[in-house]
Order: sequence, then structure tokens, then C-alpha cells
Amino acid sequence: MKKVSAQQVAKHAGVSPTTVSFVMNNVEGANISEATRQKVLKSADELGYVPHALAKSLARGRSNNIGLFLVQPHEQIFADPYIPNIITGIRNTIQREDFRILVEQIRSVENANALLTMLKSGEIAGAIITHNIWENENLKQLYGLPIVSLAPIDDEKLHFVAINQSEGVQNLARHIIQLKRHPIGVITYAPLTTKSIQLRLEIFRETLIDNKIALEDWHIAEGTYTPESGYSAMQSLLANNPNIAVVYCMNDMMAVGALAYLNQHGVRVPDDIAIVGYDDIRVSAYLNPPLTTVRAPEIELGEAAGELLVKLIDDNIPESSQIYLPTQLVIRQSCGYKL
Amino acid sequence: MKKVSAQQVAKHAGVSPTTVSFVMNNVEGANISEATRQKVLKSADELGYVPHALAKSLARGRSNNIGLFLVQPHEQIFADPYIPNIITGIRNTIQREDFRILVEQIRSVENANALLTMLKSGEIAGAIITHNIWENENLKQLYGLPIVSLAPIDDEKLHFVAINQSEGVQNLARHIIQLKRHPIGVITYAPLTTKSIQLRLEIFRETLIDNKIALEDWHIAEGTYTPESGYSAMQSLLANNPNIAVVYCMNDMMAVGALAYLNQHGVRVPDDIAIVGYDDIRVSAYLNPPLTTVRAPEIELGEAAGELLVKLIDDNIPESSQIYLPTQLVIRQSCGYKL
DNA sequence: TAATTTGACTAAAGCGGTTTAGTAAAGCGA
DNA sequence: TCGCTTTACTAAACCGCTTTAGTCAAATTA
Repeated sequence: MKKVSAQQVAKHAGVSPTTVSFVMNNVEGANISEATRQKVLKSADELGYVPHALAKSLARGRSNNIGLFLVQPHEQIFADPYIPNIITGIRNTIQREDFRILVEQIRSVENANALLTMLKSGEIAGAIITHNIWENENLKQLYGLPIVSLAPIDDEKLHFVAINQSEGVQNLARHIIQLKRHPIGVITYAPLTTKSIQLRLEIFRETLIDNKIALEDWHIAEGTYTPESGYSAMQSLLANNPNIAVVYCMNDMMAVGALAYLNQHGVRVPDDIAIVGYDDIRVSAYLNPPLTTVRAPEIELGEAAGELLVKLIDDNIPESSQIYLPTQLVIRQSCGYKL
Repeated sequence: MKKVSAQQVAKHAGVSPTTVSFVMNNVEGANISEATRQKVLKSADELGYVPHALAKSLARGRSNNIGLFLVQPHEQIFADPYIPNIITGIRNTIQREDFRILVEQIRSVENANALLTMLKSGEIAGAIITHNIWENENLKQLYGLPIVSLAPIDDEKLHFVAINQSEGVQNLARHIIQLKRHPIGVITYAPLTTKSIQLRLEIFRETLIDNKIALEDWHIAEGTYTPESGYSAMQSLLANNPNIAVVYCMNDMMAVGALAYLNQHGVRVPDDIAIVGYDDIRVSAYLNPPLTTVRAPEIELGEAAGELLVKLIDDNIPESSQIYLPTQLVIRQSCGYKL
């Protein structure tokens, strides 16, 4: 498979490379006669010409790939289909524009220099980042570039599309309050590194307080995202508070572990203890019992981010560049709620 | 953030662009004096120079990204952490060489022309494909290019790194036989589009036959990968064969659904019916009861594929370019096996 | 009919690097 | 001191495309 260049197509068709470029790109106002256009197209087809993407980008001064930067810790990338969903969403919007997705993993906010390099090197035309990495001072020079975060940012000049975490947690908390079961326990997703995760606890606590319910420290156990951690957190929670009546797991993965513990120790859910989760992962509807949880529109998140990014790259001023997407409370049996 | 070119660094350091290139790339035999090298490095640092990736690739005649082509149906990409695992694996090996991963989704084998285009356009230096797409006649022209499949291929000239599916299924089948429970039921992952999935049924059947056990058609129910399908497949299997004693679910996702059905209908697992799965997804160890299944080394798969691909790109003849990775039988409670 | 506009193309200069071939000065052996 | 190798660099071509500024003939206008 030898490479065919525009020059060769030009020679074969008996025109200049300029004309080939004009035809291949349907350049407006280029005044190409129909005869010539067909000649070029025919030659290109016969020779199997595919324009060299890099040369094109270099000449045009703009890459046709965008970077997707995953700041997720190893753990979380593995644990749920979040990333594939996001990718699918981004692709849905971005492929129309012929963009490609370049996936990079970033260990931590401090390590975000890959973003800087790739943007500066012209490797990518824009970026989508799963977290808020703007605390990194070194990145300030990226202000104004097409970058979209998937987490809220407290800076008008920066762009994001995020899940409305507060609303989701609030709805869930209110639902739990409505169950009138006490005391209420929580299995946290520690360490509470990102704002979005912190909210899952803070807003929960606030909502309880608003309803005159205290969330005691000893009703909180720490997990680390995994089923394993949910299992042992449930164990210690129960050991310290045998009378606990409902447990909010800050993500479904841990709820899986918590349920496993309860099932294995003859604790009936939801009769003895009610369990709720957060995320609505694929298996949640098929747990024993099916899990009440909160669903986030992940694909739509990717789509919205892609759309916004393309606009930023094309210098089209978007209506809004700070977007919140709503969550959905999914009520199943594990909370013991009867309609 | 204005772009700084090698020319500017050259001017700033009082040398030629050639020298800058030599220094930046540590070109051997370039005889750069230490004084000059430091001068260039200092200038580059002061100006914040980052080489233009596209220009570099164009000049060198080789892109520094590789394509990861997902032929997975939408369903499956979502359902498990396979893809993130693969990506992590690939990155582990590939980032040493400073390669980037470009992710593309492909609907079907017929639709694989994106691969052709991207390889021809110089966008990618090589590709990793999750399936065997070589049935596509149009792709024959890609023979000899650095392409690694993640599924076995019946052609010496083509490269792959794959899970040794036969071995995995065989071990699982033998384990089931050992349980001496009859009759044996199967929930398939239909449609059996890929060879690798077909093996999960064929080898299973063969192993049973080798042991003088027949697998009757009416003991087979069709699923479609999802928990939903596992749920209803279990339902119909049980309706048609109330005496079924053990069920092999061709993937864990369906096993989740099958278990849910049994749990909800008071059927005890493994006492009444034993269940085994395939894949060992994250939640399998925390199901009710924990699921006996087969684990594939997904990260290692990605790593091996990345390693092989890099060799192919660099024209280093690999020891072997058709590699099988072993699976691991994970015995938990759902099969009722006592050590 | 001369002047101007339009239509259909092309030459050549980038884009930002790499790399080959070459040059001038310094080092070295005899 | 002369010729030869080494050292330390640089000029310029090239990668394959885009795009600006022309060119030249034909069509239109005055």
C-alpha cells in the first residue's frame, strides 16, 4: 500500500495540485469547471487517494483531534461504564465535524501538564477533562483555549458541562427523609477529593439538617469506591450502630458490597435496613433487592461537552458555556418505599 | 498563549534550526558541544518551546498515534469495564514510546473502512482492533501494516493477541461436570457473531460430549449480554425445564440477571440451582451468592497488544505475533463446589 | 472597439519541523 | 608544515497539503 499524494493525483488528472486541493475540499469561490472537477475526482478514485491528515492539519493550522483527559483514579475508571458512556456521547456530536478522540489518563491535578503540552504542540484542537484541574497554577496560561470540564468550576471564564449533583443528592436525601427511618447511616466515597464527590456528602447533610435531622459522625463509614470497601464499611457501620435503619451509599459499587454483607449475614433489605446508592450502574436493577439510586445522564453529558467544545474550537460563541444536566431518582425495592 | 517555533528558539540561542532540532531530539552523532546544547536548552525553556507534533510527524513520515478500534456493539461497550481495561493496558506499554491512543468506534465489520482511511491518511501509525475484521475483502490491502487484533485469526500473516477462550471454557466445563449436577443448562450470548463468543458455546458442548454428556437444545436459552436478557432467559429456561440443576451463563452480566430471577422466585443458589458465569466483572464477587466464573487478563491483553504493535511499527520482528493469554477459573459459592 | 469584469485555473510561499550534504576550523600525525 | 581526519555546526531540500496572489483568455460593459 503505497501512499498517493495530491501531486500524483494532479499529474494524473493533468491539473495543478492547487486544483486538486480545491476540488477535494469543495472550496467555495474557486470556480472549478464541472469537467475539471470530474477529472480530478476520477483520478483520485482511480489512484485511491486519501489526503494526508497530518499535512492537512499542519497547513490549516489546526489539528482534527480533541483530547479526552481522564483524571479518574485507576480504581474508578475500572469500576463503572462512565468513561465508555462519555466517549460515546462525545463521539455522537464530534464525528460530524470529523474530529477524532485522543484519550489520555492523568494521575492527578498536579500531573496535568500533558494537557498543556498537547495543546501547545498542536496535537489537539481542544480538550475535555473529567475534572476541575484549574487549581493547578501552571495551567493558567490555558485560559481562553477550547477546554471543557465535566465538573463545575467557580470561574465565569471557564467552560463546563456537569451533572447537577446538588439536585440529585437533595432529591435522594428528601426521599430518604420521607421513609422516616432512623438513624440514617452513610458510607462515603473517601477520600473526598473532588468537589463533585464532596457534594454527595455535604448536600446530603445539609438537606437532613434543613429537616431537623442530624447526621452523626458515628453514623458515617468510609469507603473507597469499590464493592470491597462497601462490604467492610457496612460491617463496621453495623458493628458500631446495630440499630441503623437506612444507609446511603455514596455510589452503587459500594452498595453492591454493602448488600452482599447484609445478605450474607441474614439482615433483610429493606425490612431490617434500607439501602440506597448513587450512580445507577448497569447491575443496580438486578441486585438483591434492586437498588434505589440516582441516575446521571452520562451519554448526554458527553454529547453536550462535545457540542460545546466544537463551538469553542470554531470560535462560535455558545449561548451558555456553563451547563448543568439534571439527574433522575430511580426508586426500586432496596429503600422499602411503597408507592 | 502564542506558539513558539524552533526558528525562534534558534534565533534566540544564536544557532541554526538544525542545531535546535539536533539538541531537542538528542540526535546521535550530531556532535553538539555542551555549551551550545545548554544554550539551546535554556532558550527553549525560556521561550516555553514545545515542538509542533504534527510538523514533527509529517517530517518524520510517521504519526505518533495509534488507533484503537472498537467493534463492540453499543450494548457491550457499556456493559463492562473491558474497554477501560484494554486502554489502560495499551497505555502502560505505549506511553513509553510517546504514542497516543485514538479511539474509534466501528459499527460492524463492513464498516471498517475508517481503519483504511486513517492508516492511509497517515493519521495513525498502527492499529489495535477488538475483533477480527479481516473477512472484509476491502481490507486486504492492509496486509503487512502494523495492525493487531484482540481476537484469534486463522491467517499466519496476521497478528493478534487474544484470550485463550477454548482453554477457559474447557476448564469451566470440566468444573461443571465435576459437580455432577444434571441436567446442565446454558444461557447463550446471542447472536453469536464473533468467533470468540461462538467458542463459549461450542467448546462447552464439545467438552460435555467428550465426557459423554449431551447438551440438549431445550436446555439452551438465548440471552443478549444484558442482565435483562439473563433474567428472562432464566425464566424461560426454568419454565421449560423445572428440573434444571446447573446453568452456565455465557457472561457475568447475564448471570446477574439470572441470579436476580432466582432470588426473586425463591429458588436457592446453589442448593436448588448452581450458576456459573464468564468474565469476572467487578461485581461478581459480591453477588448473592458470589459468582463462580472465568477471569480474563484484560489489562495484560492491552499491554501485550501494545507491545506487539510497537514492535510492528518499529519493524522489529517480534518473536511471535500470534499470542494467546490464559484465563483463570474463579471458584466462588454460586456453583456449590466444596473444596 | 477599448476597458473592465469574470471564469478557470496555477505558481509559489507557507505550515514547522527533520535530515542530508556540505563547510570551515581545529586537531593530529609524519 | 602539509595533508587528513574530526569536531561543530549550517544551508537547503523535503514532508504533503492549503492558500494567497497572480495569469490569461473569454465574456461583459460602456
